[in-house]
Amino acid sequence: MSSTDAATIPAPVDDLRAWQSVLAHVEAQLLDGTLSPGDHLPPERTLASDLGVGRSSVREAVRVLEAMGLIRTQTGSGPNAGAIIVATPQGAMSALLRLQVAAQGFRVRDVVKTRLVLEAAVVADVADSASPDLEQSERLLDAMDSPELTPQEFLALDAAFHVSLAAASGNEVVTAMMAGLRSSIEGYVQAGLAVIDDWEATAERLREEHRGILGAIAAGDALTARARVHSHITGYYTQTALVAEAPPTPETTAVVAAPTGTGHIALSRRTAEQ
Amino acid sequence: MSSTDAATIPAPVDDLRAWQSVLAHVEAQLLDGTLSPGDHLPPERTLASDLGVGRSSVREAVRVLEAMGLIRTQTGSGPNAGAIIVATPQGAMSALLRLQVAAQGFRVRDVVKTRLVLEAAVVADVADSASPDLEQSERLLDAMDSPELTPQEFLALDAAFHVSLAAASGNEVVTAMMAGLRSSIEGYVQAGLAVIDDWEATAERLREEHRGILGAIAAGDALTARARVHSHITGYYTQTALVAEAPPTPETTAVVAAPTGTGHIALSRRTAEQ
DNA sequence: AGCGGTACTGTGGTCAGACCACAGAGAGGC
DNA sequence: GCCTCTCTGTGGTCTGACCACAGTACCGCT
Repeated sequence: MSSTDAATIPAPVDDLRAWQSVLAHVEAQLLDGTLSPGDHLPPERTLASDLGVGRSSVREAVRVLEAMGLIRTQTGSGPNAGAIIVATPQGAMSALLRLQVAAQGFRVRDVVKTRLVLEAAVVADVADSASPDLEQSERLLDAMDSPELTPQEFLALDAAFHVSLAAASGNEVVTAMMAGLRSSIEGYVQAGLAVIDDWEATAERLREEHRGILGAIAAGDALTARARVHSHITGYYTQTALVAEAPPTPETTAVVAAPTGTGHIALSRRTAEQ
Repeated sequence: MSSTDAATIPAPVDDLRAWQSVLAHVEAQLLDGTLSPGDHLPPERTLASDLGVGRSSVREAVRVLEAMGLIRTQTGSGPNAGAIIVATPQGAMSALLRLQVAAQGFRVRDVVKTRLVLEAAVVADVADSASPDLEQSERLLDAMDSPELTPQEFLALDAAFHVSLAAASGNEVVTAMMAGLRSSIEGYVQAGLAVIDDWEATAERLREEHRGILGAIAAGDALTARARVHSHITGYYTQTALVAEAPPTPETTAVVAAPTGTGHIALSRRTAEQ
């Protein structure tokens, strides 16, 4: 009509935004096997010229891929530089859930309920398995016996313990979800510390409950393991009355965005060696 | 030494990348309530100058937020333009799981097992609830009775039905995860069609199973609902032998990246009206 | 005075070019 | 032969520019 020049049609070949076309391109290559874990993405400049978009658009797509835990970027030169397909979902899942909780897309209550469902299934699954690998979980429990730990350190090990159970089940989807669910309510868990009168008693109770859970798993008693996990999780949240509460003090969380996810994995390993 | 100029230290105030600092800034504002759903993010240029970064870095962070389902961007002017906090997790969860499956970060077997766990818990939860809202689920089943449907349409309604059960539980976390899990294996489900001899018979069996699940829920029989869901889901995957199989034909999926997530929600609504 | 259209303005979307930091690779000197 | 030094390719960032778009405000006409 009057707005456009009406002479040159810019040929809208697809209704995708430029960066989305890059994302679709990469996803298609992942699906047909052109790209596999360990492979390098083409250099940004090459990708840009190949797809006929600007480098900034490529970078936006790369950024999304990085945030989704699909690639790892590294500056410099050599085999380790560039964007490499890694597919480490944990950090991405954590970031997604954490941001959604922050933006009130998810309620803490629902997060806890979901965690309950997943973890109960996990321990039952592990208990039923023939030869579960509980070494990591046991090491974490041993580490938690130290009386030197601050409540924050204790809770970090606690979180790692629960994730290690999921890892023992061998289900990476559940493991990633568990890690994400836990980290998304990290701030609320920490805030719950404030309302605990006798921390040492609480910690001791948690230690015993953990041992009880692991014991039931090792004994192959899935039902008991389920029940103990259920009461363990609901116990803490009932005690601290977190569910359906106001947000925690903002300063305690949101320190790092950490979308690559390697941080969380490294944390789990590191805490295990304490 | 020899590499750097060793005279000017560029003052590494934080080890975050520029776009990560933007992300952290937004997340902090989400947590302390400065930003809430419905609010507008500051304009990109303003955000850039306020945080002392380039606009491209702001855009990368915005892109991640959009991919995570936190914001919706709109060109133009007026109250609907700009970046608005929306917190719609479903599309983001779907994209994340789908990409991870594509990049072999998640095994299809684990996705199915996770779906099994979540959905069994969901139906038990809904069955135990006092007055479940199953209207949407029933409408979907009615729609699936139509003999006109192509297998693809049938499966789309099927997926919507399962998600609607999660929605009936009121747990948005599980709902988003269910939607994501399903969409991540969409290609494999479609590929399973190829090995089904008598599709009409299969469809009829699925219809009966769906009615059976919904009936058990309506009757408040959580245990039966659980068992029926379990056999329903394992049935299809056993029949099509999808689990632990090779990737599906690449062309059937990966059409759109669709990180905003509104597409999936719209799809659910749209299919319900068929 | 009322109405319609037009120009303006602010927003995201995209591109191009430039520069830096970085890390490996290879050439050069000892 | 070993060490050092430059060279090259990569991601990271910034700047500036332009476009498309959708309200908003203004202006002219009736």
